[in-house]
Amino acid sequence: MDGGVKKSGVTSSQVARRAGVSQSAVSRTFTPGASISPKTREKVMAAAQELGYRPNAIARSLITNRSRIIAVVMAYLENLFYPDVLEELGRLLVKENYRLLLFTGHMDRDSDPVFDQLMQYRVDGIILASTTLSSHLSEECATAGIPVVLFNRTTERDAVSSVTTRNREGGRRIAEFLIAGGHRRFGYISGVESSSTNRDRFAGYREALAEAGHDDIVIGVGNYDRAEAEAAAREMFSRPDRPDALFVANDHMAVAVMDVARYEFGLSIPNDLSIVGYDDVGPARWASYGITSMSQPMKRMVEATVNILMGQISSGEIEAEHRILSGDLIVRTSARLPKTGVVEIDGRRIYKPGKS
Amino acid sequence: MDGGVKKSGVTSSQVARRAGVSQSAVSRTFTPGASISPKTREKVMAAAQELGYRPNAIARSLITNRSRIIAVVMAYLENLFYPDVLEELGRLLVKENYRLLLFTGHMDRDSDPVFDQLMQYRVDGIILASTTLSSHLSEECATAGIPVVLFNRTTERDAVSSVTTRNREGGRRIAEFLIAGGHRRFGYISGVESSSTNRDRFAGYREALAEAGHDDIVIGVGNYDRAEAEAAAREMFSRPDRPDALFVANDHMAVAVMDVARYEFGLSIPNDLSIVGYDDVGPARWASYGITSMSQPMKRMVEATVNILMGQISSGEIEAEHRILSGDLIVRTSARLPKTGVVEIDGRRIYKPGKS
DNA sequence: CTGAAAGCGCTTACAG
DNA sequence: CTGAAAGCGCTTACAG
Repeated sequence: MDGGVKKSGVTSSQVARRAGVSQSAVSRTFTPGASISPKTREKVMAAAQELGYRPNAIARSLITNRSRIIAVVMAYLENLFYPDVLEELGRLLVKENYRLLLFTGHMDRDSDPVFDQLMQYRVDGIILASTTLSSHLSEECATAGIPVVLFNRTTERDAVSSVTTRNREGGRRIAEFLIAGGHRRFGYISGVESSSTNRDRFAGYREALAEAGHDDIVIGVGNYDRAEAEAAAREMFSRPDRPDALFVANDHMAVAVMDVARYEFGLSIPNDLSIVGYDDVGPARWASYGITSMSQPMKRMVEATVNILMGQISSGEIEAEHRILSGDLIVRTSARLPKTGVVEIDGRRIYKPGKS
Repeated sequence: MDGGVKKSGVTSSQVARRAGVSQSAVSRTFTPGASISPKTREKVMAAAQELGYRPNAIARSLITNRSRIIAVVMAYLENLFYPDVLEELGRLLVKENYRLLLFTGHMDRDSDPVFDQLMQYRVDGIILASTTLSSHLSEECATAGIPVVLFNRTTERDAVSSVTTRNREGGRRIAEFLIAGGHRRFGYISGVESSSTNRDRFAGYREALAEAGHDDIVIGVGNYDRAEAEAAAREMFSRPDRPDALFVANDHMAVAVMDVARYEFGLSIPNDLSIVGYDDVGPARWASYGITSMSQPMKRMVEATVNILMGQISSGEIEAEHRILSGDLIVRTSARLPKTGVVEIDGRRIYKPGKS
């Protein structure tokens, strides 16, 4: 099926011949830190320029056993949080002289074809965003000496490195905020129920509500998906005991839920219903939404991810590392305000209970 | 700086020894269509399984002169149109057994470092979305036998393949729609002024307006950027001759412009101002916006792109090909309706002048 | 600093 | 169908 002929490009031997030096000299010229005299280098560079030579990264990888490629697996890109992450990852990886091989879709089952491809390309590291690895696959990576970092997700056994934020505290903070705002009936629209982010956010929310004597939470399942969140919202808003305070597990869904509330049920936000989201992603900030949201410090999360990877690649030590960052509850207009605790810092309004 | 040791993985020779066959036999087992007896294959497969062998794609590339990697360059991902494209590209490329190497950022200048990397990895094809290549660089690709496809953009000289939609007709259609809607003062917020999409959309819009006797168009520059579009909108809405019909060059900006109109200027849409966008991307469909927009058939565009690439890779013929698709003017609530011409097809409302 | 040589892990004529 | 051998384009001891 591949009948075509790709011209095979200029090689180091051709450059060597042209420059009147050995092939090794050409190689050294393009290897930072290699021992080469200025004069030889100059001859080589001239010949390379004339011929349009570029070292073949594939051949280099074969020798060095380093591809300088990082695989990034993202389950989906509809949620703008992830494109933002991807762009930042690209920026940082390029700075470290690494390339980014992108896979979309999940990696849940064992012996996934996507996983096979990662291994075949001998990637130097793997970043998994919004998805996790089976314990079997992560073991295989460890055996192969390939560092893996989970982004915005963890596994129970802590066996694989991860970068997350304090989701449980975030859930608590949201509950405290809504309680302080004088709400009485609390609702939750969940993400993917088995995900660590969802479990932690909900656990914190429920705990703090329970401590304040609120044991009944109206729950809908959104699976981090717009359509499912909308369906869950419709059902929830049709109930006689419709909540007046609703925590939606991320902004991607919160935006959709807000539209359902306003345009399908005619609810006034935040008068009839307060909505709080998570991530502080683009649309949450748009004037039409103004969603009060727990932020995740995306740039610092990406930085930590690249950091862990680079550290493990250069040290060869693959020990699970867990970086846990903190966000803030960014206060906008989608939820009723408590009397105290909202402060302004650097032009952003933030909820810090105990302060006023 | 790379002190680490990556275990070098199981090789075909190791599998061969274990299976009691030659290394060639192992290779043939993993080469579809190669001549190998079922018995040998079975022995090899068993040994491979035990050892956890996976063919080294890097080594294979070196021989076959095919990396099975396609480079995708996307200038930015903030506009959800592009993440959508990326996800669809990933789906299609994986189906063709290709990998996707992602680069974000522009490729405008000659001898770009990003371009160097593409060449060093000997990618089999390049897709450029929302950015173009200098003529010098595209020549170099042609020389190297690497097919390039511009996605949603063209160059003047037609020298490099492209997939676009009829942007000029789209601009015309929008003008016709707004004229038929009885508007009197027309505005335009542009994309990147040098881009072919922007030029074509505006050219069609202006032509059709001129034909109807409307020669004055109030123009703002948005550069396909939210913040710039907002600034342009503010200036435009402050003018005494504020338009009552506004074409914003894509939905990504239209959403922002709409928020400025409603929340900063208290304009009622579409009563005070009609807004039409382009792309028919996610947020345009959200209830808070409901933007009337020229659609671009994203999936078919991606399909055409992959198609061109696969054709050129397998034939070895790199002749510029241009696929031009059509979209529809999807009618929602952000613009006043004409008396006739809006029809409903498959549950979507579309403007087809001449029909009712 | 430099060159000759070995070798990375494969594919692919070639001969049997 | 099978194996021995050459070779893809590099890096990297090794010896000078």
